[in-house]
Amino acid sequence: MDIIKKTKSVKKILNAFNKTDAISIIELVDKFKKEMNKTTVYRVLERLEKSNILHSFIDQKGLKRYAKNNKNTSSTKSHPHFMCEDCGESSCVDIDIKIPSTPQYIIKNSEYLLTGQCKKCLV
Amino acid sequence: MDIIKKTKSVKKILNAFNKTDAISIIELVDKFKKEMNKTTVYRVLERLEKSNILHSFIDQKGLKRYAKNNKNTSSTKSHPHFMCEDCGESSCVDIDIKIPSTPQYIIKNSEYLLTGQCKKCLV
DNA sequence: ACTTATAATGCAACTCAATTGCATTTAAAG
DNA sequence: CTTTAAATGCAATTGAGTTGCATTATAAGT
Repeated sequence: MDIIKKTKSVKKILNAFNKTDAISIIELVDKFKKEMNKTTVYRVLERLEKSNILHSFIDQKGLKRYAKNNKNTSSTKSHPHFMCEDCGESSCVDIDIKIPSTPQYIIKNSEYLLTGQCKKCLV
Repeated sequence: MDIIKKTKSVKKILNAFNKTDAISIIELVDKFKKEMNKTTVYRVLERLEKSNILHSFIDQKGLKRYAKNNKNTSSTKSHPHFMCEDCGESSCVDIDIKIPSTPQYIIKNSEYLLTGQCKKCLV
């Protein structure tokens, strides 16, 4: 048995990540409000994260967002997330960040959030 | 007239930042629950941020935290925030972060969250 | 293909941080 | 003092996220 059942909900939600990079849960709940319960959206995303298919982070507004993991190892590595202040679209930034080292702390995880304007909104 | 009135609430809340670095709103609401309304806490913090005395960020749990600005200019600059997974205490990390530049985005703001263990919790 | 165990879903109720409206109080300018 | 705009308290509300439980659907084994 697989770690995750390929239900209709799973397929639909996974499919949404083909168009957009990082999506907030609320966007997904709204997008699929006629097709599935919001609890299902939350739980499918949880499972997809546990299965290492998606990763999540909290954006500057405190909303949880998910994005696909790349197949190569670098996906697990620390990379920044960008959100456009104008159109609201967010995405993973393909840069490896070297976690700063300090004598004061042992750093285990990091989350780097960037905001500004994306190309599309700079006309 | 000053940009902010020095009320009892303002003084008490500001005083809390002498002991701890970065404090979540809920901690402050709880700390002052017998002395002021939670709405007051929220609004005092808002004013202190607008007055450039405090700055805020959203931590990994999605909770809003505030910390004092330093008097020198570097305070406004981008610096990481650290939170200890064990004791929950969080603080500003005194490192200047050079914001990564990409051709894809114009980056205007950044927020870098680090988690791990602090010295006190590493016995 | 059929049965069965268990994973997944729907629904309603709930938690908890944060916000809002409005009446009342208080700080500080004149 | 007096005045007035800023600040506060209180109650109700919003909105994201969670939980319990009954029902349904997936996929493994026969």
